[in-house]
Amino acid sequence: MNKYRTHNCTELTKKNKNQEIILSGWINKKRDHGNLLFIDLRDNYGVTQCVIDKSNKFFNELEKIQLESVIKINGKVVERSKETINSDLKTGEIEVNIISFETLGHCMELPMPVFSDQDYAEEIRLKYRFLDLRRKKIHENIILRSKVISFIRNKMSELGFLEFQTPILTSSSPEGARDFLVPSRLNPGKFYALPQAPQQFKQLVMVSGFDKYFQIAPCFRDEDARADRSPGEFYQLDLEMSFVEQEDVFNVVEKLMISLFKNFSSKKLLHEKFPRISYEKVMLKYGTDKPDLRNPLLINDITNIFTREDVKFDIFKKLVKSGSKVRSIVTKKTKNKPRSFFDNIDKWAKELGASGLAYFTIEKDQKISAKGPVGKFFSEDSLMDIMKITNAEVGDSLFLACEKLKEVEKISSLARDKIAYELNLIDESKFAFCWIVDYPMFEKDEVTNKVKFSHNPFSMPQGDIKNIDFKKPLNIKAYQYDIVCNGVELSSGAIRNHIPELMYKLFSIVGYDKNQVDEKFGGMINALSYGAPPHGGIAPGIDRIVMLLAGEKNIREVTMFPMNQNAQDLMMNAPSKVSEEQLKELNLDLKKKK
RNA sequence: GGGGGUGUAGCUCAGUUGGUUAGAGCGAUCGCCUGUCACGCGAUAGGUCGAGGGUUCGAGUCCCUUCACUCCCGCCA
Repeated sequence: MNKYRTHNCTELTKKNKNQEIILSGWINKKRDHGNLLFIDLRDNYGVTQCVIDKSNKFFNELEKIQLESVIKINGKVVERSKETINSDLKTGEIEVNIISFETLGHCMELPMPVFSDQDYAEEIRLKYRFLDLRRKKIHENIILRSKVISFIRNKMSELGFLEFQTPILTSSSPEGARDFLVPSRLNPGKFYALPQAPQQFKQLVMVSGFDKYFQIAPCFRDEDARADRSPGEFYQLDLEMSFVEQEDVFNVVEKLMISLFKNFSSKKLLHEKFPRISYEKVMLKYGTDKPDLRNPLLINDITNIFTREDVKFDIFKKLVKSGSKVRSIVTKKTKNKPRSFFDNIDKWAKELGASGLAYFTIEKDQKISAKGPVGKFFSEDSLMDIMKITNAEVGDSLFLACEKLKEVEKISSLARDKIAYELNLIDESKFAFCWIVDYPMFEKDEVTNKVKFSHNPFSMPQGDIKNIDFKKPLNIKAYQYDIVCNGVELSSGAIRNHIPELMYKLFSIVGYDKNQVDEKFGGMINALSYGAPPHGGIAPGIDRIVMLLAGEKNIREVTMFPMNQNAQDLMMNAPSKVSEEQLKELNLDLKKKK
């Protein structure tokens, strides 16, 4: 028999009545009646109420013991009387009469309460993460994360994928995010980089003939944090498949996501077949490439309306003439909304740095007319056209934004979220997945005006490979795709370019000659030159998936030991200084701070 | 790198127009209490009001600088 416990803290029921048992766990809560003491004993599995009274020689010692100390209790299971049953506890029909106890791990005075639903400052939670993790909500989140990862592993194996590990110490790559660098002792002056993703390795796995690969892969990017982005490291379900087209990848991921989300959440999926939306369309209709499809509002382009003679809205007309676009959002049946509703959204837009949102409501007496501060500028005819383009009806309202393309996309996208939130249009009980497809291969850098890769340089361009018009690179689309759920970008993926000649050609467009490509991606190109299969894949973010399933808005709520916003681990005190000897071994000198 | 928010007891927070000795709940310590499950009752301890400077007869409160945490922008193929 195990010396610490015969049962865990959720197991005992009426069936164990009169048994002598041993429990070990943390003291969750004490209720001291002076001559009678209740102790809620907690472990990973649950809580059991234990009782002791003054007649027991251990009473005084137990009365004084700190909360969150770890103790072992020898006791007898007794059935509770009807009035004292606690239906909130799985073990609420019984309690344990303490015979003796032993302290296994003493707890000092707590810097933060463990038994409490209160929110605490992030700083103290991270410093005492081991205490924070004892708390119910986050404890359950971490267990969920473990179960999700197991489920994914099983499902991927079931689907015929093999799990491999790829190197953690690898080489820095010139594209993408900032690298974490690790100095090499044996090669002075040279550095490893931690992988931003196992991108090149997984392609090499395909070239090596393994057909289907996956990995719960740690990824390292030295970029600034956000609520949904850990600084430093995060995990992807990295996967890659040979001899596939885009739809084959989609099929695998849809199967996985549907079973995963059905299994771990009671929320319903809005679409069982995830909609495919082209990049071009998503930017027009949603203003972003990570649209929240739970939000029914759509954006429409009505720029042309402002070239008409019978529209007198001169501010917009002038802006349109100089290249600005006008985008609108229709809100249904909002004609009775108070003026303040519209003005507040206009004010909100201005606070974000936009020039504001014009608005009017469509009404009908004898004629169709627009009501609102700018309504008078629109003729009946122009309103009919607007209604045609936007599917607006009498009684609906329109918000109008007029900015340069990038800005109008941005503000209309934010306004879409804001207005839906104000009108309570988001159905929180749903998951809405979609694929964003047909990304452009290249884009123009706004600062340098040079053509650059818009996403992954290793993606396969669309169309007949032999007849691609490289003179118009901005027209080339790629087999590049994103999967999005509830406005959260879960991952990017692509069908890869496995043809070295085509790779050189595409790199030449962004200004790399053959030698430079060989130097930067020699390993990759070389491998592709020895018989590479067509292949493609994707890498959904594990942390974000768990966030969605747990209903959390912050990635640290589903990460066991996260770093803070400044990429510091407050518990382990990382990063930290190293000794002179260590620096010397690595051939490093530190610049003296001023 | 830039913008917003926050910072008062171990924890969560209140603190009016600048005005006497900075408060509450939880926690801690001590005492009372045999059926609680957020047990109850009483007492005690606990404060560089994030730090530094300034204005003022007087600063938790006003001004300046700075630090920490957090959210956002940039960044994240």
